[in-house]
Amino acid sequence: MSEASPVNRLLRLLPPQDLQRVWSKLKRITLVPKQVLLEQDAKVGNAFFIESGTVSMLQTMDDGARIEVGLVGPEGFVGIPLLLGEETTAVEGMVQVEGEALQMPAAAFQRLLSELPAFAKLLLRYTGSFHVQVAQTAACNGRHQVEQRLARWLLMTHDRNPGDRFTMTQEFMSTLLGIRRPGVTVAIGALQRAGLVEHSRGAVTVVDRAGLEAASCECYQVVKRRFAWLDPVNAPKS
Amino acid sequence: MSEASPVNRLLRLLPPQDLQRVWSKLKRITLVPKQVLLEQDAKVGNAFFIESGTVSMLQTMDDGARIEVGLVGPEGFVGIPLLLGEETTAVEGMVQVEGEALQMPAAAFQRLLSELPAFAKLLLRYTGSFHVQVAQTAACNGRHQVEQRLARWLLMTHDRNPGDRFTMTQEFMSTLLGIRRPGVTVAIGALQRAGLVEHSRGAVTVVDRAGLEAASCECYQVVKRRFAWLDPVNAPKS
DNA sequence: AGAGAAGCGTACGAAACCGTACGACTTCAA
DNA sequence: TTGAAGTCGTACGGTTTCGTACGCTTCTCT
Repeated sequence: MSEASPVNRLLRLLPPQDLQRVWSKLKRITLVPKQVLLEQDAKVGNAFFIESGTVSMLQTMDDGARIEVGLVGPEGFVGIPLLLGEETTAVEGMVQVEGEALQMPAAAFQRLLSELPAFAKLLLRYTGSFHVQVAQTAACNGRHQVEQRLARWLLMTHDRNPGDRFTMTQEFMSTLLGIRRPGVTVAIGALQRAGLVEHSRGAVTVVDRAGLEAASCECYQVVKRRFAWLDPVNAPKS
Repeated sequence: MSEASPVNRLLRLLPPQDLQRVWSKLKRITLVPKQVLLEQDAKVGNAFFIESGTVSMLQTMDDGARIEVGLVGPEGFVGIPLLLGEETTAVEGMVQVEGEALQMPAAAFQRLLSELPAFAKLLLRYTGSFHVQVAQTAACNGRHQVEQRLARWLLMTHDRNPGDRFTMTQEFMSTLLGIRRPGVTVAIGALQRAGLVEHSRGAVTVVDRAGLEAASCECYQVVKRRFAWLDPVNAPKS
């Protein structure tokens, strides 16, 4: 890993000299589905800049129920608690779609934050956008229906991953959305009948992206706009 | 306002010399219920350190529906977007319970942030705790029932305000919880029958705080623990 | 090839919550 | 004093979602 050529949007937005310093502390790792990057109520040992794939930020309830409160892909990083000066995290970070990440130990991360103002500023801005995503999810969970929320979730995943087909069981999706598994069957069936997606055992394929956007709630667009400053200029998906 | 003697927890945790510098830029204002401190999608002109009363952070949907995603009282401040380097806010800040705040113009706020590391560090840590509150609300809205959520909300309000009686219509509470107004009537009626609260026209009174905690979901405790570092040592309520 | 596990489709009653409407009571201003 | 507006209790049918169960298909392992 001698040459600094990240895919991650945050790293790409760093001034070149800063990137070199950051790069020297990064180690490339593979992200395997269901792998836990951030363990709930545990010390945060590393920050992760996502290169490909996606990571779900989850809240776990006392009864063991889980629900996704945010989603991180190559536009962002996992490790906000480190940035904000918290030792432990209340939110779990679990790999949702396989990929790669660049990992940095907490100590190096915090040192670089204090030495490179542009680095800190960038990550803080991302934190602001992510915060909006979580807030919108709170509102969405309270007011919108399963089918809309599923459509939104598929779009968010589609934005962060190449291709249109995602390996993913209904059981897994139901956990992230905080609903019953048969609820996913019904909702995804409705989307398929409308010609927006296709699904088979253990996978979903986005067929009609524009239609999916129409079927989702406004929450998708609201959050997307908040992340627009991170978009590659010449790579609007779809 | 010559002597620096704030009630606000964040300001009280500042080193004395920093507090003096911060204090000189603060102006005391009155908070009137329904007053908007942060307008959605508008520039953030000021930061507000709450001295008394509470402010609700709200998300507004396209159909005009609103729902609360976070709550700020004398333990915190309003203006996280300024801290994170965002120009506009996606979340509205509206006064929920009357009180006072110390207001600081955005420019002064940002200058002090860069000049006083302890100030910035403190506010970042608060941001982390608040972020957990929003994430927990997202999970709570997705999985918990109205009665539990109402109990939780009453407890959060109780924590942040003196006394046990809060002037507040059911209509207003229904907006914050994102439910129908009659839904509040029913839920609050159940809590009253259980002897946990009493309510009359335009007001609710907390009667049995411990009982209310038992009736609320775990979300209350989870968030409270995250804010424990801000608590006055000798003032645990009830 | 066969057995077991995983994943999915479907069904059914129950519960939660919605949208809406209406009447009663209180408060407030004319 | 009287009307109007605000607030609350209650009711009703309808919708969404739940919890659960069952059976089918596909995959995996031996």
